[in-house]
Amino acid sequence: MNKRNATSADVAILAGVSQSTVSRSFDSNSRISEATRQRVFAAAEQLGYQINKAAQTMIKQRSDLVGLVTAGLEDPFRSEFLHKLIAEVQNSGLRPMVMDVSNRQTIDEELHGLIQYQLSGVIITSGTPSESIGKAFIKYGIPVVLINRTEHSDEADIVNLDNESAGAMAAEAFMKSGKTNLIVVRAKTPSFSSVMRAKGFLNYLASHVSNDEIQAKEVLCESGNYDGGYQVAKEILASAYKPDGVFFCMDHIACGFLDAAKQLITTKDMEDIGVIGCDDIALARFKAYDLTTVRQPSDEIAKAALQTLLNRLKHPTSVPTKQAISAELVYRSTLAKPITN
Amino acid sequence: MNKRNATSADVAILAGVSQSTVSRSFDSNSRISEATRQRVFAAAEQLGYQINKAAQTMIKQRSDLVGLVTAGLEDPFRSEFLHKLIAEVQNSGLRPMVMDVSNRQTIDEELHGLIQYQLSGVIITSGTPSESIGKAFIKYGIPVVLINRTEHSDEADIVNLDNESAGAMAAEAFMKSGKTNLIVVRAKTPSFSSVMRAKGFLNYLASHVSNDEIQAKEVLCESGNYDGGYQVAKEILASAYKPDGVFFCMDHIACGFLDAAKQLITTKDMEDIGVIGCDDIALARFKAYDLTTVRQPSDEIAKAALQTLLNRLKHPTSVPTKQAISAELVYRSTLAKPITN
DNA sequence: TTGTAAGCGTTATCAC
DNA sequence: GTGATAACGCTTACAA
Repeated sequence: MNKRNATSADVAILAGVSQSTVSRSFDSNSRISEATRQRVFAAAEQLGYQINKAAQTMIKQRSDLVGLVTAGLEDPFRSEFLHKLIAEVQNSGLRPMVMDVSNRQTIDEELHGLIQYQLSGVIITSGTPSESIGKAFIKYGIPVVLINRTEHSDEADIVNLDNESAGAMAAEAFMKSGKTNLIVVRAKTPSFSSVMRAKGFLNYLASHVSNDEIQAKEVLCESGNYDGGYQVAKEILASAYKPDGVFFCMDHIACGFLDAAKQLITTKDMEDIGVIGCDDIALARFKAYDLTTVRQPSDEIAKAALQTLLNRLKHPTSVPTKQAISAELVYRSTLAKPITN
Repeated sequence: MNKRNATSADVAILAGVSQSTVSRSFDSNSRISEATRQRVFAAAEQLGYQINKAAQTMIKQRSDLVGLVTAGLEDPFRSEFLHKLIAEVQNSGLRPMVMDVSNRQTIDEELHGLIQYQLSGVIITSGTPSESIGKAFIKYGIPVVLINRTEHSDEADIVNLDNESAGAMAAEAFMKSGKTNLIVVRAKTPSFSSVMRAKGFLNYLASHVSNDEIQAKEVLCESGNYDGGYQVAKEILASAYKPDGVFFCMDHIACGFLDAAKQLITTKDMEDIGVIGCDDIALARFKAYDLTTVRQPSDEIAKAALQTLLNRLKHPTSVPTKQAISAELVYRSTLAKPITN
């Protein structure tokens, strides 16, 4: 193969210009005569020249690399969301560097590994364990965007789903459908998103509960996934408290519940129980579930996160922002849209 | 924040040694007195020093960055596989840089974007569009590992699932269960894996077919996903050819089929039809499907891919390798394990 | 508009 | 075992 990749110096010689002229030719902001630029491009093309990002990073003090810190990719929402983030990073002309911190043992080591690459920024998504993981980056002057996390950082930008409203939307939908015995299910291990969703759900209902208009209670399942929902179904359906509306803080849990319910009770009985999920993962749209859910607009959130990061790169010293993206109720067959006039 | 991150020169001053000694202290191969090394480490710790990878890359001519080129992350197998690859890359002390080339428009641009980062290697997974995408990297002296792709490259290492055997396993399982009217389903748009699986399936059956012992035919569905399976169910179940065994080249398609079947025919009738998927995605283990499938050992494949890459980095000029990883039949409820003696 | 030259922070090659 | 010193390939004043 090649002995050595072409450098700007090689291009300069071939084009008959100085090395710095080559460099300028690839910088759209530099004013350079169109003639020489074309000559440089031709030479570059001929040699297969590509800018060496390592050298560029050294001098510019930024790599255009964005760290995407995540965990628990077996969770379909997180996985789907990561893909959206990756796409957005690419669209912004940056490069994604994924770091999965599921393995708590090696977090520190991995973290420093990331810092060494002179990241332009880091996006930390929900599910990532340590609360203070962002601090480490900020300490090294790397901008941080937190997504759906509990921290009240005054140094990092924050993008959240409006989780409380999401929960309230589910509650409102049940009320509109005339449901009276409600349950909200979340995983035993608290996560920021789930806790806030459950809180929003119960808060919305609080006044109706004190009226004795309806009943509402919270149920915790073992794990925040399909199996958790599958297991909790027995508890919910066998108990004396007969729910007619169940809100799951994650779609995935709802799907497990629905599958278990099919075996535990008749289709007829199931029809009377409204089910709402949250997130709107791909699975929720499957015919097997066709789950009514509170959609988390992950495209929007990913876009917002990147826009936030780009703004910060432009204005490094501006005041950190905090935004909440609205959820949206999507009616499917597990809770029919009530007829309105 | 910090004005500037600490450099090895800063550490050198604080530790009272030369800059090169600092550098050596962080290289486990350099022989250095334990005393000075500890002194350097202490100083480094105090200053929060981290090696600057950009500078290191310049001199070492390698970045420890591995490009993961993929496409179609909405396909659950690809998505799950990418996560495994990411984990393996991290385990190897390297950093993953994901490139999603789903958007055909920008492939070339993106590709060059990757090359600029002086990647240590690139892993190209199935589903990636252009056949010659690996060539570009090889041209720049970047080692390439191809996974489950059709190319017969003599410059890149190749790791494949033994797709033909996978298909044969499904066929064998149907034969053992006494099934006689078989179908293999794959997506209309040919992909290397699917075509080979279907081929392996039909080849295994060929002799039995010419005996008139059994019948076997291939059916194409519109798309290689859940919806494709959902749609093709009508065609399969309504036709005069009554299958008692259907092999789907991807689990995802099988799941769509199963959901549609529940609405089209009785549970009783469905019991007579054996269904086998391929890949063993997370969904296949869901109670709703509990799909018998030919497992693609994605952990093993990811491990093999990385081991291959590491070997190549050690021995850049060795002859390219080609390995096939074996599949494994996993019995679940859509085709019961036949009783053997 | 273009060329010259000074870094950016490492590692590698020599001496000592 | 340790310290000078020369690269690595780029961007960016400063000069012309």
